Amino acid sequence: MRIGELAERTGASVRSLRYYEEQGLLTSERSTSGQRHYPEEAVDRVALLRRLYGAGLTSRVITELLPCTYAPSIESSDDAFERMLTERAKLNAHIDELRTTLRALDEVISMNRRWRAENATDSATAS
Amino acid sequence: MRIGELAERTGASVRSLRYYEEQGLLTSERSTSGQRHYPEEAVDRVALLRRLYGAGLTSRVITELLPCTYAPSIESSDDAFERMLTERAKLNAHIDELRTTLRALDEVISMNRRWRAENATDSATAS
DNA sequence: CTTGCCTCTGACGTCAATGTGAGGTTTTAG
DNA sequence: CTAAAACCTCACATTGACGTCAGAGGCAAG
Repeated sequence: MRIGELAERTGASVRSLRYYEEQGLLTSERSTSGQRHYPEEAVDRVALLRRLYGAGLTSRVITELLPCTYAPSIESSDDAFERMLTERAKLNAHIDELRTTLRALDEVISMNRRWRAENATDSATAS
Repeated sequence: MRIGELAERTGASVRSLRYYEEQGLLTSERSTSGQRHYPEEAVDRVALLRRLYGAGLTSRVITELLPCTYAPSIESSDDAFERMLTERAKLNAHIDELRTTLRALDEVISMNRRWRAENATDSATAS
């Protein structure tokens, strides 16, 4: 498929797809005229990329993690494997952080809820 | 306390603290000479701000959410309350997304682990 | 062949949070 | 009193993942 279709099917913009390729995260075959063509799997690939981006991973980090899923090699594997575990741990920690934030937000919300209850005897009564 | 101490105690840079103030997220008393002075609570305040920033909320959104915790008013409250619930929901959804990403990453990791197991008969054997 | 849509490369624009530096004042330590 | 350290206000620079525009070519349909 061509880039437009891939964009439509993944929800990524055409610009983004070219950017991913530029970052070495996505490959494409080129037609003689230079147009990019992608296989079906590219859809999943892009989905994974978007997930990782969404998780706050940067292009550079993803670049260091994912090459091995395409062309595993002993050399790349050792480093990448370590990085993966590191990134997994970081992501896990981040999720915990977010849960803490969620609790903090809940607290703010319930503070506000209490305040509203106290002052809601009649909204027109407010100065 | 002055801005330097607040920075040190919160882990935020002096620049960031001034930025938070500029965004209306943090207030300070000024000495006659114009220097900022903060009360103890500012530490918690900044901690909360950093949490929300860390959760991906933007200044604008935080601005819309938090004023009511300082100076609650009927008018601000209604809107802000809605936004809070919305943001809470978004954060929750984001956490779910991240958990999915974590699973995806786990999958990549275990793929890699299997690959390593297969090809680890002897690392020197590799071409 | 031409009209219309898709694609190409390349380069500059954007946005948000923060870094950084200039140029000047204030506070603190000796 | 004086020098260092901290602070002040601009204001421009940076980074990352894109948006967007320009100028040019590719490709199916009428």
